[in-house]
This record gives sequence, C-alpha cells and structure tokens, in this order.
Amino acid sequence: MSLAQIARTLGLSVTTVSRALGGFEEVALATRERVRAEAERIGYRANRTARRLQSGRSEAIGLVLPTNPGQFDDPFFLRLMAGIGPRLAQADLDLVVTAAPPGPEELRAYQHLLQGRRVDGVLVARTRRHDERIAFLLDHNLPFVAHGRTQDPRPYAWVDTDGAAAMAEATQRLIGLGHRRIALLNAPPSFNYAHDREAGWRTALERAGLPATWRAEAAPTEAEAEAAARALLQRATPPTAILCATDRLAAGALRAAIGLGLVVGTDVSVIGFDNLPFASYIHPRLTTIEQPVEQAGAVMADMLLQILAGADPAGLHAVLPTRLIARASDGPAPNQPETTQGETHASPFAAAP
Amino acid sequence: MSLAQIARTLGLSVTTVSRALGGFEEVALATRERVRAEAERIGYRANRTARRLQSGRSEAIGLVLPTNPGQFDDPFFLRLMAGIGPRLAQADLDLVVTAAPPGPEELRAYQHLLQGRRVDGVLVARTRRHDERIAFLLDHNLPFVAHGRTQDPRPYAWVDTDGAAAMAEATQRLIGLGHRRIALLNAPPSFNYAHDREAGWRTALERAGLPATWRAEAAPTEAEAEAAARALLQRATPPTAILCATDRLAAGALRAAIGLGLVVGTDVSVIGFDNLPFASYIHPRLTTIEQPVEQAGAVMADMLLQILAGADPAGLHAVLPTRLIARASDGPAPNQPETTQGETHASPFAAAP
DNA sequence: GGATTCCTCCAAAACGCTTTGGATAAGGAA
DNA sequence: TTCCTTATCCAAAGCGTTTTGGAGGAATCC
Repeated sequence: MSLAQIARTLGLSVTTVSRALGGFEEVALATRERVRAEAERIGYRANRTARRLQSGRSEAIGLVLPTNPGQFDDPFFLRLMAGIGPRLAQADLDLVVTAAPPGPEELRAYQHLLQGRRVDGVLVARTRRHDERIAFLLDHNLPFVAHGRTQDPRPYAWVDTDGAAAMAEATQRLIGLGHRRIALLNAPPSFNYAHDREAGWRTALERAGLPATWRAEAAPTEAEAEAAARALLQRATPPTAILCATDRLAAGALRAAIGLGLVVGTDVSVIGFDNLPFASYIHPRLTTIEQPVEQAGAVMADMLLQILAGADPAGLHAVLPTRLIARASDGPAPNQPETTQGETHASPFAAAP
Repeated sequence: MSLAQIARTLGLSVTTVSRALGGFEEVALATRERVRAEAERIGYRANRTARRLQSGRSEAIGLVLPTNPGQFDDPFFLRLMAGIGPRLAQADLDLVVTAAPPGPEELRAYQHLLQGRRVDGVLVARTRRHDERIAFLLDHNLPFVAHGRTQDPRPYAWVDTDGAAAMAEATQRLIGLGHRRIALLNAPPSFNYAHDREAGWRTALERAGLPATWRAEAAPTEAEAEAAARALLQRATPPTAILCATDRLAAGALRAAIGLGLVVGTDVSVIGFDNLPFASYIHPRLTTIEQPVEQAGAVMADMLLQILAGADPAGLHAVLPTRLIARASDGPAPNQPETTQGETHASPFAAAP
C-alpha cells in the first residue's frame, strides 16, 4: 500500500508512479492509465504524513474552541464547524480542534498549534475589540481568517455579520410599529460587535428623527441585563421598546419587564440578537435576528484556502446579511401620552419555527 | 529549528541530540543537560510530521460530528469536546474533527479517516442500537471508544450514562410525590438509550407494585411527542405524570398538556432527560436529568489513550451517574378518585440555575 | 550522418525524525 | 601487556512522498 509497492508490481520506478498519479504530462498516457488502474485496484491512498513531511505543510487547519462553562447553550461553534467541515474536506485538509478556556490558556493553545507546525492556518471566532490572538497571529505570520473585525490596524482576512444593518432593520421595524422611545441594551464595548450594533440603532433613529436617549450597557448575562433593563424601564419616561444586542441580554430584559408587571409584546417590545435556541422556547417567544453562521464558516474556510494558495489576506473581507425572525416579543407601541400615535395596522408577525 | 541545527551548534550528532531530548540513559548526563538547555534556548519543538512518519502513528484521534440540521441547540458535542480536549492535549495528540450528516456520508467520513491513516483511533458518540459505524471500526481494527452501548456482540470499549438508574430515580421521585399512574414517553427502540431508560422506569414501577400501563413512543421531535402525549392524556384514565426519555419529548408533552388546558406541575407532572439548555427557559421550567457529558468525554479520551498504549478494549467500560435537576414541571399528584392519595408534603423543589 | 529535440522514464536527494548497529576511548581485570 | 566492560557517542538506514537532475532512445532537422 505504498508507491513502492505499485512500482514493484508494475516494473516502474517510484518516481514514475508518483508522477503518474499526480497526472503529470511527462508520463506516457498509457503508463498513467496503467498506474491509475493498479492504484485503484489495491485501493492506494497516499500516506499523508509522508506527503506532509515532503511538502512542509501540515495539511490541517486549527480551530480553538472556547470552553466557557455555562456557555454551552450556544450552538455557534457547532454551526461554524458544520460550515467549515465540508469545504476543508473538499480541499483534503484536516480540521484540528483544540479546547481552551478564554484567557491566557487560550493564547497558549494558539502558540501550541503554531509551534509544532501542526496547522497551516487557523480560524479565529468570537474576536474581541482588542484581540491578542489576532496580534499574535499577525506577529507570527500564521495565515488565518477571523470571524469579526477588531481594532488591530494591520490588514487581515475577516468575515463578519452586518450587525449595523440588522440593528437598523430591527429599529426600523419598531418605528413602523409606532414606537418612538426605543432603547438599546448593549454589551460592553470590549466586544467589537457592540459598536457595530449600536451604530445601526443610532443610524435608524437618526433617519427617523428620533432621540437616542434610552441606552444601557450590561455584561451579556441575564442577571446583569435584568438589572440594566429594569433601570431603563423605571425611568420617568420609560422606553416602549428595548432592542438588545444579544439574546442573553434580551432574556434579562424580558425578566425585568415581567418583574415590573409589564406584558411583553404589548406594554413593551423586546428584540434580541443571535437567535439562540432558547429564543423560541422562552415566554414570550423572542423576536430576534439570526446570523448565517454556517455560511460564515464556509466563507472563512474558503478564504483560508485562498490565503494558503497565495492570496493576499488584506483584500479578503466579507460582510454577511442577517435575517430577522419575527416572533411574539414585540408588537405595536402602547398608546401613551408621550408617544406619537402609531398607525394601528394589523400585526404582521409570522410565526417562526 | 531542527535536531540538525542543535547538533551543529553543539558539535554533536543528530542521534545524540535526539536521544538526549528523549532522556535516554546512554547519553551522558552533562550532555543531556547541555542539549536541553540549547533546545530550550532556541525554543525547539520536534517536527510532528517527521516523528509521525518515523513512528508510523498519526498522533491524532478523530471525531465525526453529525451535522444534523435543526439539531444545533444540542450542546452535547461541544461539551464532549470540552471534556476530550484537555486529556488529548496532555498526551500531545491532536483532535481531528470531521462533520458529516448522519447516513451513508457519515460512514464514509470514518472510512476517510481510516484510509488516509489520518488518525490512530476515533471516538464515536450517539451510538445507535444497530450501529454500522461500530461494525465498521471493529471490522477494520481501528481503535475506538464509543459513547453508548450497542447490540454488536463483539467486545469494545464504551462509556455510557446510567439511564436506567436515572429513570428509576425519577420514577421514584414521582411515586414519592404521590403519583400512581406514571407514563413513559419513550424514543423509538432504534436508539439504544431508549431500552436502558425504559428499563429503569419499569424497575421502579415494579418495585412499587405499580402497573406499566401508560406508555407511548415518538420520534424525539416536539411535534411527534406532542401527538403521542396528547393521546396518553386523552385516555379514559389518563396518567398523572409523564416521564420522558428526552427533553425534546418533554417539550412536546408540555405542549400537549397545555393544549389540553392542564396546568403542568399541578394537574400533570412532566420530567425530561438531558437537561438541554432550553429546559431552564421553557415554561414551566423543566425538571430533568443531567448527564455528565464533559466527564464522559474525558473518560473516553483516557480509555482511548489506554487502548493506544496496548490495553485490551474488551475490559474498558464505564457507567456514569446522572443528576436529577428539580425545577417546576413536576409536583404532587392531583387528588383524583383513581389515585391513592399522596402525602401532601411541602414541595421539595430547589430552583436550579 | 551528426546534432538536436522530444518523449519517457529513473536514480537519488530531501523532508526531520527515531532506531539500529557499531565505533572509540577509558577503566578494570587478568 | 592484553582482553573485556562500560560509558559515550555517531553514521547510516528507514519512514513514503515529491522533486531535481539527468539518461537513453527515437524522432526530427540540417
């Protein structure tokens, strides 16, 4: 089951067999066919390790999974891998997965991948605004593609979700439902998506001549979000809708609203972002924005393949569109003295699976 | 950054450097130290590919992810990888992940791993009662550890959850709450866990002298489960509790009960299995059973390491205990003529995160 | 007819490591 | 002194592949 074996059986040299299987023109067509037939017959598959040693490439790319305890209800990485897998398989590359908790160990995982020359490149997900992983990879010249932009001024390949457009769309939807006091419950600015998403909210408000008065920040956990949302809702003139940068924030907002005796979808509207699985189970079912994660994985893999083939990472960028999933957590603005009366058109909500 | 470079710098042979780093006694202690210091200085890491070629082992193990569309809210594999990762990293093995939808492509993924000698062994999760993957791996002599037992009579290494004990415990709990008509909503028998879990239910009923009269089967989707649960609840004498082999089945049962105007936790109790993330978001919050998935991953990795070190797979088995997470979907049995009056003690439920 | 060009094939090197089978020198026993 | 151990080191083989640099013969050109 080696080149040498085929060479022996056919009375050829290893060189010729190698070239024949490689499809080189310098091997006579008849010989090429003969070799191919024999290889087929014995089910020959090139030893990857030998080829790797010879070529100097590891024919594998790396992905570091954050093993954040309690974050397991987030199918992001599973979906990402589902998108990445087929593309890499097509290019006959392995996907090497490492697990590390965020923090110093995470960076060490990247060093580990680099040092042993275990991978030809890596995919980085969940980038932060200031991301030492990106800096490390750039410093060490390891090909990579990131999911999410960061503040590093050096050019690199990235794929990102159009969070601004998504939030603008959601804001627009709320405006269309008659809302005039639309709050943003954002994640801390260390998450770079926070900026993006806030920008969309601001743009839509501005376009409609509405003030960006109601705004709060919370770590994306339910407890913190609940507190922040309660503060918003207890203002003298509270918002009639809360746009959340994350489903987890939205879960907290729902809890805050319900805790204050408000009916979500009627008294106050809440929209999330991410379409985490619980969004369709929570009560009321959460209207939210879905990201094309599988597609992002596929695009990232394709970009990395291009880079490995010699492309310049600087030009490789993609902004992917989102999809708003209308459920039951938002509705027409309530009639309140401070509010411009919204048109009371029929609720356009479609039930989503 | 190779052995040769160190050898050159130190005026030694490649052989000696290799053995020095390998810690062989036949290299003088002083030399060993000298080599180690130099290796440390230049940050030497052995080229894995070269070592692999020489040793004939790929120093990697494989995991095939089922990319079941719509199943992404299941953190099982993420948790499994979180458990596997550190153990493999410690043994300096790579984890190669492939994604494939269940079915013929899945088996081809395993063939692919085997053919290219890409991995020294594999981990198989979510085994089925008759599992062609297990058969394939046994046939081809590829070391592996499975999560879940199957019907294949040949011995192999496995880790499994003690589903019988878990279900017996849950049944016992319901009996303690005064329930006498306890239904089982099971998954189809093609899933081997179904048998295990049903056995626990039967055992506990038998022990209490209760009949196993109420039983239904449904594919583990909400829609099918809802229909099956509704049929159960519409019997002339309906059950007062439904034990579900899966959280997804439980979600359907909840929906059926609510659809029939029943108050879950009062009129009818529902208990699930798996503790999927949505279980704590659904209304009412689902009492369910949690499996130690990370631990299973760690144990599986350890077993595979043992097998690769020469251990006999036949003796490697582990049954892991579960944990019942009490939430709000179960409660004391309702007072009904057919029911033996349960003791009306205070609800012992602790809120779980 | 000699030189040149194709066409087809091959021997050997190289990738970086581990392992096999000595080689050399020092020390001790006879 | 001679022989045998022991301690320490090394040259070379081998893992299976790709690639380099030809070699040999037939066909072509002048």
